[in-house]
Amino acid sequence: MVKTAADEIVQTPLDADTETRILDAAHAVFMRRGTAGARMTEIAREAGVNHALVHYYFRSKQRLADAVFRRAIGEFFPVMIGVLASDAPLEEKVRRVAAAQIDMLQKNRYLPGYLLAELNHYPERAEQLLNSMSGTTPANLRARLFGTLGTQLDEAARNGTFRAIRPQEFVLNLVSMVVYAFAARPLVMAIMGMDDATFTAMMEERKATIPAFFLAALRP
Amino acid sequence: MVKTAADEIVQTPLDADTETRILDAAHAVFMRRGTAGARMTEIAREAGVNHALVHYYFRSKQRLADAVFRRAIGEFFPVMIGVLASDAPLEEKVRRVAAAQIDMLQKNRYLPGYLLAELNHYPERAEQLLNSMSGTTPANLRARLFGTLGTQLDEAARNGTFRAIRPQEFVLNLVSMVVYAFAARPLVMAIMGMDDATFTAMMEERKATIPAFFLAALRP
DNA sequence: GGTCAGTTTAACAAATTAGTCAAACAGAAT
DNA sequence: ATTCTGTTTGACTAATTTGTTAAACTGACC
Repeated sequence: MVKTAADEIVQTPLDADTETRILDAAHAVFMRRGTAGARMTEIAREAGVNHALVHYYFRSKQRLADAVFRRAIGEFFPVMIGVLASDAPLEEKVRRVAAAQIDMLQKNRYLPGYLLAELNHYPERAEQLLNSMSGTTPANLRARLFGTLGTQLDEAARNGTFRAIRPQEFVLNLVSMVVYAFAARPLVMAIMGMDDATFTAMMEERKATIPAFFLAALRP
Repeated sequence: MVKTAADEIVQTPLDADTETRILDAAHAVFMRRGTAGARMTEIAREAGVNHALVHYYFRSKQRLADAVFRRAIGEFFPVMIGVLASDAPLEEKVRRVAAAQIDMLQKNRYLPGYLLAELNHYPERAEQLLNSMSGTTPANLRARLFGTLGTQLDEAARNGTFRAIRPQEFVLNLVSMVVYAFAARPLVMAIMGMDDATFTAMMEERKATIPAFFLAALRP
């Protein structure tokens, strides 16, 4: 009943709270198909309930889509922000962001594709995202993301331990290298002739090779 | 007539070939909304024609979507492949890929988001993509992408002019840094507090900073 | 002027899909 | 046992959306 197709993964147990089961099913369906491509009936089927029940709990597709979007944000950003805002030394930040983010994305393969697609199709959500993120203001968030990091980078540049780089570029380059392969996963797999296992293995390797590459670029 | 909404850009002149006008309109709409979110009527409106005419020329939404997808592939890959497969020295390849790709993406801001979303929602298209790309076989394409480049990298590593790196990682890291910012454009703009002009300026800068960063990482 | 092929349109049909609602149901409290 | 509340369902509606078709139009050619 929860299992909807031969290759579908069984998700939330049937005895779990119905609302949770529906949200989990919605999460899975929205991730794979995107908001526009998702069908309320498919979500109901995947949750093992009548589709009227989905409306009973979430009223409209829009509300359900919002709930899923918020959840997706909550999975993607907090860890990374926490690491970057911490007092850990720069090398450790790089290694920890790469490892934590890759671990998370190995378990949520559709997350980057889903988030990027949603943001491209409904760019106004980018603002909503900023506000709903860790409950602070956008300005505050920027401070957390780039403040400490910027200070560390300034100091390192003065000491001559790191080549100068703006914190924005630092974060953008690092996130690019970590996230892009997952966002473009079907493309990367096809071009390199990989199967799922090979891709997973490559990304495990990249937990080490990305930080090595990245830190090498910042040698003075 | 072609202009459909206040903030819409006028596209193809009304006296252009009707089929071309429809394909251009479809291109624009599919890019912004994705295949699932696009409406045949919106395409017709944007092309300034009756929506039956869209079916007259392209039969079904699926066929039109395929035509647009093929066109998008044709815009995205050929230049990059050409540069990477060429005999230019490594440093020049890096600089030329970055510059050419960023130039192209500045003019097609929705392209990466569209392609990544389509590939995530319909992963089977990745195969189609490989085959329809430059008319060669996947194996042949891999050879063009990684063959010459691999030889150059091997030699450079032996000479001690470059740190050793596999051609696959070389390409993946480079493409990540170039493309990701465009794919995540609404997110990047929101987090960094940028407007369109600032984003464009940053990407112009990155034509130089990405190659610098990238080549610095490969110093021995 | 007439006709002929290709183009364009208005009107229509068919299917899909979000959302509603009254009735059935289940379990707890009285 | 009865009632009551929150849950679940089947049947329905309304709107949207893809696709079709016959007729109208247009310009080239005779």
